Amino acid sequence: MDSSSESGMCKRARRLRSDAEQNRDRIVEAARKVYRREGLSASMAGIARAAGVGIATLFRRFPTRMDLIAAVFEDAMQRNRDAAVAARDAESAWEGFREYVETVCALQAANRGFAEVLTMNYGTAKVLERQRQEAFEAFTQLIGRAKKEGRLREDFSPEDLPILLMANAGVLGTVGDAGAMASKRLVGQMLRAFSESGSEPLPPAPSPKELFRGMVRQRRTGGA
Amino acid sequence: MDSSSESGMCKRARRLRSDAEQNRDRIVEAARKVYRREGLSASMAGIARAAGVGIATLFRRFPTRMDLIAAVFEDAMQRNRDAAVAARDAESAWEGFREYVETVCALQAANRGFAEVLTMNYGTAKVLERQRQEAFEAFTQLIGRAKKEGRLREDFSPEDLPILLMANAGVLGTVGDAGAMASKRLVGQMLRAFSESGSEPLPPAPSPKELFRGMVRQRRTGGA
DNA sequence: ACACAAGCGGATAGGGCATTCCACTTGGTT
DNA sequence: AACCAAGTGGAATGCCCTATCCGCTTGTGT
Repeated sequence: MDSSSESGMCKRARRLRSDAEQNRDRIVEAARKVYRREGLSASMAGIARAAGVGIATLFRRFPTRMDLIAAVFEDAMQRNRDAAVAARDAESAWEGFREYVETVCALQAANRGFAEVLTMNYGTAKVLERQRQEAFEAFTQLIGRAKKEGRLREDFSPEDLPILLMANAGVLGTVGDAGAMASKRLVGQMLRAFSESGSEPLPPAPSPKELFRGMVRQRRTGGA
Repeated sequence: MDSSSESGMCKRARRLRSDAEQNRDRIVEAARKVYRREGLSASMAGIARAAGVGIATLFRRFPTRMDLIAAVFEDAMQRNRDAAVAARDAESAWEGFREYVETVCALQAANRGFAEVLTMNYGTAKVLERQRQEAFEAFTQLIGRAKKEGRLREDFSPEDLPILLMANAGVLGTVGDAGAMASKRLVGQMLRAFSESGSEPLPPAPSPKELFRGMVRQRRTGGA
């Protein structure tokens, strides 16, 4: 309630009452599960239901949807940042690059919400934005190394990564079961395009049946 | 059944009353515009409003959303099919391949609804499904030619096209203004991966600012 | 000109969602 | 034990959507 200027940092002004703290955790946990499956457009009401708390409790703790998203994905974004930093310092720049790209895209495949968080610019969510920025900077340095190594094409641009992440999210969001397979295939193709030699191995393509069957169940468009 | 063989159009048992026909056209036109901008999840109510007809009129003419989508995109899908056939018969298979891929992806960029129609399997919409099938078959034949030419990699799979279309739709759906640019970049990278030589030229990458600014305005996730 | 089926659009039912409000409970401090 | 601010859940509000119903209007064949 009082937005008294506390400590500048975005910490919780007063410590929550123990039961409230517990509820908060339940909400975040429930949201984590729901977002993973349904993506970020999951309804607040549904999350409250899944958490077993009243809707008011959710809104009191997380006034905007972004507050909740930030709370849920802060640690995943941190892990992403750490992965980027580790890749930057990897022995072989190209191997670090390849593995980082594959890892991030696999994380997207495993978590629909995370896939969307990665391809979203939330000016409001300072934490997430900083983490993204840090990951991006580490990645940019990695690019320099990999080009010097002669394994990454000179015309690769840092922006190719977010583009790939958006593309990957698109594939994953469209195709259902075979999503991971289609995603791997896409990433394989892209890595080929990025590599100087172009000799990267390619994961197998999904069968037409898998692919097209997955395409059926679109989100809300499936009216009768 | 009815002896009225009338025009080539197979459907509509009885001819519509003239004013109804006009309304139908207005609806389809309005839907075309709305779908282009908003994608297939646009609301029926909104389309009726845009068309200046009552909701009931829309539902009477197009009982399900798919009926409307099919009516709107039938000709675009036909043009797509024709493009695929033309590519199949092109002098240079690789050039046909490249141009077809670029064309389809550019159409996606110009029309959000079409981007979604292309990456959707509507078992119910026979017309669209048949057109997709025909395009796909022509494309598959084209692949054979291009591989024989030695310009397309042997491990390219027909399923790589739908995957690319989904990926492209993902990029376009995420980024706003710079969508066309990011899309071109993606397609350029993919064509590189597809080509045996890997020497395809690459369109310029969008600037970080363009890219990230576009990422802001997500659909319904923009709460406060 | 007239009858009437075809067509029309507003009203309405029914549902989901975000968000606010409020009367009631409860943890923690004294 | 008693107090009360912090916390709670559910009801209420308001919006938008899909889908159907129904009394009125209009094109068209005779």
